[in-house]
Amino acid sequence: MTAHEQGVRSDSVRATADASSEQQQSRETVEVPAARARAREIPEAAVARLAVYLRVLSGLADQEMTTVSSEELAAAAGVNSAKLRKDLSYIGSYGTRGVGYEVAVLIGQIERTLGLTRKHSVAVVGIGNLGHALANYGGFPGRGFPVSALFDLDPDLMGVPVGGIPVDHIDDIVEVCAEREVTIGAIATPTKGAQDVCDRLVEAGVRCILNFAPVVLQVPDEVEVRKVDLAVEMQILSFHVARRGSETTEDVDSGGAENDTGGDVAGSPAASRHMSAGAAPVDGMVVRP
Amino acid sequence: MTAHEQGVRSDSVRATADASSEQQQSRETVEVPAARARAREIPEAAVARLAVYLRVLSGLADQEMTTVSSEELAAAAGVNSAKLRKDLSYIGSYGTRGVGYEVAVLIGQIERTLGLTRKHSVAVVGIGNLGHALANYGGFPGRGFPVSALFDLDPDLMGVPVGGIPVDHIDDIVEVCAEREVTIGAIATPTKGAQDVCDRLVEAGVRCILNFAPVVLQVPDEVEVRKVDLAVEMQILSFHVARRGSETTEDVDSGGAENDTGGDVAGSPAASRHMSAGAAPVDGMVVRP
DNA sequence: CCCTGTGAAACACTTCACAGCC
DNA sequence: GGCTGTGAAGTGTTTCACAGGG
Repeated sequence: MTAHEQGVRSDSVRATADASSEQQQSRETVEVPAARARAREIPEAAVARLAVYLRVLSGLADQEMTTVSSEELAAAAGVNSAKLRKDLSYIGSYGTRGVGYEVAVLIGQIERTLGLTRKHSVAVVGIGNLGHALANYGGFPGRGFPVSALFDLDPDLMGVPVGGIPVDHIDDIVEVCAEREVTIGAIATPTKGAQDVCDRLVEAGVRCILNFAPVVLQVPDEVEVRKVDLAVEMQILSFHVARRGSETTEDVDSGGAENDTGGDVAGSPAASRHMSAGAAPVDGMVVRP
Repeated sequence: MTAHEQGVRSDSVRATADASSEQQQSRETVEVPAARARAREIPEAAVARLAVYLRVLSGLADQEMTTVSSEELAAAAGVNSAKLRKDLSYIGSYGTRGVGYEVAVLIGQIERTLGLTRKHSVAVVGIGNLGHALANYGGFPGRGFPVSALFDLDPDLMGVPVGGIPVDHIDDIVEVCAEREVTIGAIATPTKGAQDVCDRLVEAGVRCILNFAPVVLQVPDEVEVRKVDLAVEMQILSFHVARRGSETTEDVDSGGAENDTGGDVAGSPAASRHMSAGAAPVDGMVVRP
């Protein structure tokens, strides 16, 4: 799922929004030689699971377990064993037939594959509730991702240490990030400031962005963006609930007009306090016309 | 990859019976046209994107835009137009050839499909930094997902209003959730308490869970779990950085993997790949209760 | 023409099932 | 016998490209 896909034009700067420059290739099959050439590629889906296996393995290591079978590891990770073996096969053959895998070896190999042998300094932009949570996340469950810079707009926060690191002003993103060699930027600002922050991070040389703001960021091709969108997650859950209710064919029209829409007035007015850059809000979503 | 396979194994038995990879479809009516036959099935991947389209559409509506073409909407959502049209076709034909889609109509149809015409009360468990962020999300994404219950273990928090709602004790999850008709539970507790909290939510009748704790929850088949794991997201980013840096991996022999990661398929110029099967998963984060 | 809707082809990911080694 | 590693089959998703309505 999720979903990610940020297509974009690489115009150095944002926006343009449309610029629909789709180029259609015309007739004749175009052919994509690429297909097979993809030799040693690890499927994107497998990469995501490797990270999960790593965490499970760390837990096993803590329990002094030294070896584990694909069946056990798979159960703990919530996937089926064939898939797990296939995933592990992408990084090499480190198991022993008839026995299983050595926990320590597997941990080392997965870390190497994921590039965790290297340190990745993280910068968090937008120190609201979510930003605080990120900053305090501290080292992280698998060490390797120290948060080394925090940014916000609120003058009252400047210099204030959060999770041990003083907050800097957003205007200093470029220099501070360059100086501290930040490689990953986490955007936890409100929607409106996200693209601007993103542009600055890119300008500072950050090529990996974790975006919590509910907006599709426009970035150059060399920048990798992963989005974490709570509203989307909830809506997906909503879809499944709805579907479950009427498993019987014939959906259309789930029931008269059950609308309650109007209600909700209460919403939560108080909500937006002055947290300069609050957590990533999610908007969008309206209720029937 | 949604979290479908979380938890419980259920196969383990099977094998011979139908395993006969043979074509069992023989003519005869009924049976196994499964894949195809399943009428109104909307691909999981498409559901995740519909939520994104919905948000973009809301933004267009706010700008008083009344119609939009697949090209425009696709660009704004970061996907290619063919995919967008295909996605929309799963929910019906609401466009006008030669013109485009009417924003208001599309919004209504997507909301209906995602089951947003119904209200989903959310319960947040674990009121640490993340829990606060979730509670303050305000009415949440716009409206539609009101947070109606908060839980924690800390005695000092009992009764304290966060985002307008008083915190209750975790021991009261079952009764409070049942009473307030909670349909979605968000677990923002530390790892160790997550499974227990999950069990209580399930006991309370909650069938949709959004899990922020870095642990694989075990749940009955009828419960849908989506995981948001920050560590996993960061590790995926790390993988891409590593890969980018040295196109030449030295691991187990590398062949000439050739090619940059970016390039990607011909066809559309912009648009990066990415998207594993699941939607955007995300990760964990622990906050203390 | 412009733009949607969609079958069909291409590609990606998952599952099966079994050969091979301990 | 138990378990890994992997070709091959199966299933899901994306892209192509074009029919057809306005």
